[in-house]
Amino acid sequence: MNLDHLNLQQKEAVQNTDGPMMILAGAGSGKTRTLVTRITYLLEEKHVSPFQLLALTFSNKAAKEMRDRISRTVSCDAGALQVTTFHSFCARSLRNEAQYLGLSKNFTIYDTSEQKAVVKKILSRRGINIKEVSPFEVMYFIEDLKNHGHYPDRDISEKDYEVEKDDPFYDMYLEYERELHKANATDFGGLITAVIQLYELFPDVLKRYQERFKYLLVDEYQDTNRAQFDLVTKLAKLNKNICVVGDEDQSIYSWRGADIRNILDFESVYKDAQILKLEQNYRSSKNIIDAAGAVISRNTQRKGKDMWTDNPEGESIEIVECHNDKEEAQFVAEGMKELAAGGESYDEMAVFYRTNSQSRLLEDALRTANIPYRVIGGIKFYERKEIKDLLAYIRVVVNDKDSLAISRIINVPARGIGATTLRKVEEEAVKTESTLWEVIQRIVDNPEDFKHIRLTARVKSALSHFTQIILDAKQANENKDSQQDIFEKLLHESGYWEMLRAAKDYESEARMENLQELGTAITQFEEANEGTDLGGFLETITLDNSVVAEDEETANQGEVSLMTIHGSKGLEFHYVYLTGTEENVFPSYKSMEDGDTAIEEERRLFYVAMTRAMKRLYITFAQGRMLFGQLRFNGHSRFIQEIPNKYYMWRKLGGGTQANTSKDDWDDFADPDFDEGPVYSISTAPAPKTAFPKGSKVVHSLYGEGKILASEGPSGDERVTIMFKDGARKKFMAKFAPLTLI
DNA sequence: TCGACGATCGTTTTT
DNA sequence: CGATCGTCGA
Repeated sequence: MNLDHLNLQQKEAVQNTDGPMMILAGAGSGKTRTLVTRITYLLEEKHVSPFQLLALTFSNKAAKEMRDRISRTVSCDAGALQVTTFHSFCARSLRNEAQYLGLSKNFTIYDTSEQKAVVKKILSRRGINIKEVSPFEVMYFIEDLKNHGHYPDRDISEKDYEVEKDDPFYDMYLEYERELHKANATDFGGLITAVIQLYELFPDVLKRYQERFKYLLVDEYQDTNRAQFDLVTKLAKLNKNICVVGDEDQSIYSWRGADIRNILDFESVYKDAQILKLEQNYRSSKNIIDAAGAVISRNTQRKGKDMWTDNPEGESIEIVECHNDKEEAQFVAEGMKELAAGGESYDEMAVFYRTNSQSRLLEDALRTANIPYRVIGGIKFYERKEIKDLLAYIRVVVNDKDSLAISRIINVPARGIGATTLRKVEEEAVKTESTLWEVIQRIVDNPEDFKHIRLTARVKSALSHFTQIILDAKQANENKDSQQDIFEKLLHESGYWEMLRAAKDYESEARMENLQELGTAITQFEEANEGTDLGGFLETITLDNSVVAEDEETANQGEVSLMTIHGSKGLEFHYVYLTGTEENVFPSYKSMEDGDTAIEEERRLFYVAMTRAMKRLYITFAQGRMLFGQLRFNGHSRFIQEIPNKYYMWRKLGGGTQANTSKDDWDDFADPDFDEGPVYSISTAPAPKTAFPKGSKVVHSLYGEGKILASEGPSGDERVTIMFKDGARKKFMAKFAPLTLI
């Protein structure tokens, strides 16, 4: 097999197929090329069966890219090859092994908003006002447990995390898990932990998987959480052929559970691991690589790589100081116009920002300048109300235990089953330990048994109508009718379509279009996946929203791309504008409150942004910016400071004149070589952590003794949430409240 | 049951 | 500033 297209390290990464290996692949180092070649090598040179290979990634985007490139490279049949995300691998395993964990294989996967609904229900059941405890706090608590691989009753004596089982939230977690189980449902995190549970409780099942997958590969390793690490470690235990690929400098999802220890500790877990570094960059100019390298070298939480390149030195980075945010947007638009006039294509240009809300002004400026653009990210198709409603209908058809879905659509469109009726039915369900669906059916079949809950004839007939809609669709689904037909049937028989049509307003029309698009997506899915049913469609749509998202292939025809830096990971552009590089914006004010670890993550984000640029990089900031309805003067980002000034040109805009094209102004207050760290520190003081840390006990002169549940905001100005002995939860501004630590 | 009004509070987002 | 959420009144 010809490996001439690879450099030395890449070849090693391909040929050392056995035993544990970690590849630290820097930005633009030909990572995917290497991985694909490695897989090809395993199949064609080592004659490993595609059936024995498992490649896991974090995102669908990466899985898809790898799959596409493998199918173009590998000559033998790669059909049995599993290149997939952690979540869909787990979902598939769980459907196959559902009986072990008391699920049935048509289980539903709850997304964030459904999780929130469950949490809200639990809170209200306990009489806790959501102003005292935000559902998100509880969700975060639950998520955190799952990110660490926790499940109820797990033996954690040998695990590297701790669980406070007397935390009031833990009890809510248990209730949450019971609630999901009753609904034959799980959530994203639960997919992973359920498989861990499966492996831990049923060693023979684990053994089956271990024996099957002789070679494991994990891409986007820096984004994996502890649970995923646990999962892979278990799978790899028998054959030890595990190859992980990642870049600790591009780890930007730690706030979502990604654990950098997975990289930093790999060697201590796998003592004989080979560590390879891919340090040659094929993407960017030397100037950009060196500048980015200087910035990231300030991080302490890293293995350390020295990226280098054979590419030409290229142009200086341009740092552009704008008067305000509007001028910044205008500068971007004008610059792009000029580039285009010079023959450059718009799809080689991108604008990055830290937060989605910053796209507004940029969009305005581009629109005014008649520059075609597309915004990546933003509002998701599948989060739209009408889509969620119809999906809820489908969910009930697939899994009638999904009471959450029933209560969502039982009165949408309004059919006279109001809140009171729903409450009565729910109470009845709790009393008889049944699901909502069972109770509703019983009411419809034997109304005389339900005299005690006093339903009017009208309500009863409405319930009967509702069950008929669902039963018809269930029947059709069992008959293997086409999914498209079932969808159409639900859409019309439920009265949903008619409701929108009757409304005759602009918004309803848009909703109707979206529903048609959903119909198209179902048809497409059906054509692409023979032999699946509606359940298959539901799973795909929850685990991979890109099914219906704009068809990205066709979309990018000479348009400028706008996205958050998070959204830019894995992409590259000739011309990059990195905007809003101001303190409090980037790094975000939130990260500035959270201390060094958070700042290091922001720095990685800055590094990711820089290394997307191939030819030219503009870094812009505004002296003044409208933020939260107020004009703020934040000063430029500390990260600008961290770029040695030989790599950039400083430009100050103002009154339309380009007053200064040299870096002289800058030199007045910046150290020329930045050898000794930042010269002036804009940072908040080295974060003396809050005087009221989570978990500490306090006395309030009015309410008595309590425990700190949360503390947010900078020290001296923090707001604390306290749970008092009598069970009350209250929030205070710490500096005003009569609090004493004990 | 819906809509009007006011209070609140502001990252990043993938699965 | 502006989106979102909850409350309250008709």
